[in-house]
Amino acid sequence: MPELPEVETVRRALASEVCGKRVTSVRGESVALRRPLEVEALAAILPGRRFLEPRRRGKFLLLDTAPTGSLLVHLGMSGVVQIVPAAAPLRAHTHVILELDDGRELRFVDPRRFGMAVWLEPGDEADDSSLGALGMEPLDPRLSQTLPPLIRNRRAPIKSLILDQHLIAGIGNIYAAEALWRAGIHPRRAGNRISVARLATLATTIQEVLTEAIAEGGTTLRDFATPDGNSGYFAVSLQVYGRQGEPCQRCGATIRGEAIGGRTTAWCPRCQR
DNA sequence: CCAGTATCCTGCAGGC
DNA sequence: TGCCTGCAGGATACTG
Repeated sequence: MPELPEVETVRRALASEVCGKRVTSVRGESVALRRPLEVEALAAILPGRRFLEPRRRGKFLLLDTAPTGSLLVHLGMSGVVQIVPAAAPLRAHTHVILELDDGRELRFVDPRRFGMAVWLEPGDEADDSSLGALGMEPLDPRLSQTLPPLIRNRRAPIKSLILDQHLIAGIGNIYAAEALWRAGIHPRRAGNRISVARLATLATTIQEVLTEAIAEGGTTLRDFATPDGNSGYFAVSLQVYGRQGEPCQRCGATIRGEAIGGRTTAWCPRCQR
């Protein structure tokens, strides 16, 4: 479900809703998520801690607390963080519930269980296997300089390369397709067959599409919602993602769709080369 | 090291 | 209507 703009939308909502709140208790059921969810361990650590301003790294959320430590959250494909009154009905696949001192609860819901919620001690963050391997933040102003050399010596399709979180952290299937359409680059084009100038253009379109999507609160296709239950509105701005068979908004050609690297990909066969 | 594929899991849309 | 198949916003283990 969530890519950088959706995760950033969640981060901002949590910044205003749970910043300063204290955890009073933890309940749930340990299940096999991407990393095992250990409710008992969280119940031993979190009560009494206060949430600080949350951070985002790529598609990861870091819910920092005082005393120092962080709950590392990834939403996977179907993860949702809810902030709801304690009396709110329980959604299916709610795995862990943090009761807060304002009468509300922070709930982690994840039907497909590709997400995670694990505790990080202050020292754990630097050498965490996921966080440590992440590439640059795509909104970094130096992206147009740093991206080309990472791509120019690779033969894989550019679409697969910009989805690789070790190179750039935060782009997913929707925004990869959108950024490539804006840049006029064919998603199957090999990285080493794209000029530095065109890669700099791609860096710019990546930043534009992510920034616009954040401003719209992300993209809601099926079930993405902010912690207070709202939808994102960027779906109406999508130019190619999910538009296979429809006309390109730029040139009128029919948008194509095929799997690249196992992920469905849409592009315009006329204006993407 | 790199590129490509399989896999984890549930829900839901579409075809028959 | 019900059953079956395939696909879904992701990350990673594995294969050649």
